[in-house]
Amino acid sequence: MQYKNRMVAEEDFLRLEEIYKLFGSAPRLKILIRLSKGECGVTELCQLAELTQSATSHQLKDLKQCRIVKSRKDGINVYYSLDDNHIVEILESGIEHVKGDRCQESTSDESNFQEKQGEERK
Amino acid sequence: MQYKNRMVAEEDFLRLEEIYKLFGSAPRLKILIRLSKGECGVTELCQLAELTQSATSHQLKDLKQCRIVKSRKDGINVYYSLDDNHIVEILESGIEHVKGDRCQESTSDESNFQEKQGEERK
DNA sequence: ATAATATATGAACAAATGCTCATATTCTCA
DNA sequence: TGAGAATATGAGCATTTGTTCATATATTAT
Repeated sequence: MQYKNRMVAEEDFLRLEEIYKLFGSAPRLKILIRLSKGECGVTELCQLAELTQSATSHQLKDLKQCRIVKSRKDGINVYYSLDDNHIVEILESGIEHVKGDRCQESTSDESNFQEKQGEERK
Repeated sequence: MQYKNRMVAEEDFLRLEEIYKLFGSAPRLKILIRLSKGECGVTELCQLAELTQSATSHQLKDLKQCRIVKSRKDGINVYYSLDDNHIVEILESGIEHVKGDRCQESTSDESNFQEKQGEERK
C-alpha cells in the first residue's frame, strides 16, 4: 500500500516501452521536438525530418496510433501536435538532461538542427 | 541568445536519440528500471529481463557502450548500475508520466515489476 | 595445473523496422 | 464534374536489430 507509487505496473511499463521505441529514431525525434513547440503541418514536418512525404506520413501514422501525436484537419491540410502533456514533459525532461550531460560545452554551438536543410541526400 | 534553451544542439540531439533507442525495448527497459533502484548482478538481470545469459550480456554491452550503464567487477561477478544521474532522471521522469496517463485504473494491478528504492526526487 | 563458475564475444540467422514506389483518398476550386 | 494539391496507404525490399549457438576469457578453488 505505501509502496504503490514505487512500482511500475505492467500496463505502464508497456506504455513506456512503446513511447521510448517511437522516440528513438532521428526523423521521429526531430518531428517530436518540433511538435513540442506547437502544432505543425505535414509539409513542414517532411522537410525538417528530411523524409519524403510518404515516409513522413507513415511515421506520423505510427505516432498517432500510439497516441503520441494527434492531428487536426483543416481543409486540405493536416496539422499534427503532441497528443497530451505527458508526452511533452517526457520529451522535455529528456532534452533537459542531455543538455546537462555535456558539461563544459561552448554556448555558441546551439545548432538548430531543424533548420539545417539543403544538406546531403543519401 | 534569448532562444538558447529552446533549441537542441546537434550533439544533444544525437545523444537523446541513442538513449531513447536503447530505452525502447522490453528487456532493456526492465534492466534499466531495475538498475534505477541500484546496482545489480548479471545473473539477476538475466532473470528479470527473461533473456539468456548471452543475450543479456550483449544488451549490457550495448548499454555500456552508450554510457547508459557502467559496470564494476567483484571477483568473478560483474555488477551493473546506471551510468549517471541524468539517465536515472530521464527514466524516472518517463515512469512518472506514464503513471499519470492511465487515470482511473484499479490500484490492485501493481505487478511484480519493481519497487523503487528511496532515491531523491527532483 | 585443472576444473568450475560467471561473463563476454563473434558469427549466423530470423524478425522487426523504415524506406520507396505506386496508388488511393480527400478536399478545394474552376 | 474534373483537375490539382495534400495526405494516406499497401506491398515490396533493404537495413537494422535481437537472438542463439559455440566458444573465449577471467576468476577462484582444489
